Amino acid sequence: MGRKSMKESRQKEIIVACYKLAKKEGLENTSIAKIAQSMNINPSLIIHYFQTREELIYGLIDYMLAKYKGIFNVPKRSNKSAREILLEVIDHLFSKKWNALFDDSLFYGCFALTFRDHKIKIKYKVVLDELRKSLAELIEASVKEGSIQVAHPYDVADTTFMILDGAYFYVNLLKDPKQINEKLGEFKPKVLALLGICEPNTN
Amino acid sequence: MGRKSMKESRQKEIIVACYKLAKKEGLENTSIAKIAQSMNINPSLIIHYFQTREELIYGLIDYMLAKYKGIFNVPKRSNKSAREILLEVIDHLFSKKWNALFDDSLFYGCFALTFRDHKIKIKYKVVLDELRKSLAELIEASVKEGSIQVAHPYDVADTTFMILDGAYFYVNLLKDPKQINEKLGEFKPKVLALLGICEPNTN
DNA sequence: TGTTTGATTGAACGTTTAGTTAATTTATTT
DNA sequence: AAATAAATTAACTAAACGTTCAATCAAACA
Repeated sequence: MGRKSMKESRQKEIIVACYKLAKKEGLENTSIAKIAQSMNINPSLIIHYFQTREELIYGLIDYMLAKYKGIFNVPKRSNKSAREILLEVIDHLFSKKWNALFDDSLFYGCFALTFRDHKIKIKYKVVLDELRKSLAELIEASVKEGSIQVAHPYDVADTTFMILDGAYFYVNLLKDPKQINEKLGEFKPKVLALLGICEPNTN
Repeated sequence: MGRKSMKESRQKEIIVACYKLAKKEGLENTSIAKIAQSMNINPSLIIHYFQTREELIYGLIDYMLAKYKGIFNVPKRSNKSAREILLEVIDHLFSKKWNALFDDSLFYGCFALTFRDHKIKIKYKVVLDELRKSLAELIEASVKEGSIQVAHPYDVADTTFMILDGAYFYVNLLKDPKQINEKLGEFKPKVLALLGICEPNTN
């Protein structure tokens, strides 16, 4: 008896509002009061669903990292070869397409928290490792298929993400989207070389 | 006439105190009042030397980035060959030795600000480019010396820092110093390979 | 010595912060 | 219709925030 709980859905709504605000104004300028204002609800309601601000931030990070994992998801058609899928994924990783979907500012803002919050550090570590593993599995599938030859798939996946993370780190400091794409384009061939592929079609 | 200005030296003292505090507590928890408290001075004095908190942060970033540039400075003896110096620098870059000197937490914390503050973005960009240029010049010197063969020194320097930045990004999520050194050790040979060097002495 | 100028302080400003508590509204069940 | 439990709000607190202002103190020079 009594009223039905809206906890999960309401928490999600609050996190989404928090995400939007933090993306625009920065994490340090995103207060409970401001989130409440943007939703036209009472600040106390946010405290009601997340007991503390800290808990809300954890929720925000989970939400953000889930989005981040999405950089790996490319529409897969079952009739495609493993190699085709692999190349599509790499193409996707080195494009700024998913930039609209995902916000780097928040990603780095929360990353800074990993140094003082062990829970957050683990969250990041888990996601980064998952991504490496996913890519490694994609490489393995291509190897089994016989379409590429790679001795240590996980190593290649690891190196790929090192280059990728390093490249995006730098590229975020460029203002011109054209420059960004150029720079990213420079590094894609280096990753393909790791896979023993010498440029497919550069267009 | 009148009293001598202590502006420069006092500003420096305040920035150093700010740096220490931000390193320990995080940038978002570093207030003017707390800095003043740590120095046993009045908060107003900090405002006196930096008109606003924003100005203080700019000072902090300049100071921090100057330290960051220090990762490149390895004691150079004039009797060493260009190749020897180059290898020492790379060794230094891939060691965590300079971690005591420099704090990553603050580096990433301030990096997050680049997304909303163009001045800060430029500060970072300039330093990253300077480091790439310095490494490129070191490579060029070795090429001229005839001790290594590299077609495009700047490209190699650029790629080196991509790998380095990507590696440190990941490595910061590891807790065990041993693991950190292992991981970094994995990537040093890859950079040396770019220089056409196949492991000098791994010990 | 008196004047000038910067160093430094202390008190107060209004605003914002995260969080508490108590009351009220709303939906659901018996 | 009464009971119940969760949703939501209103009012509030205490602390912290960056900043302002006026006053005082200390050094340098005329």
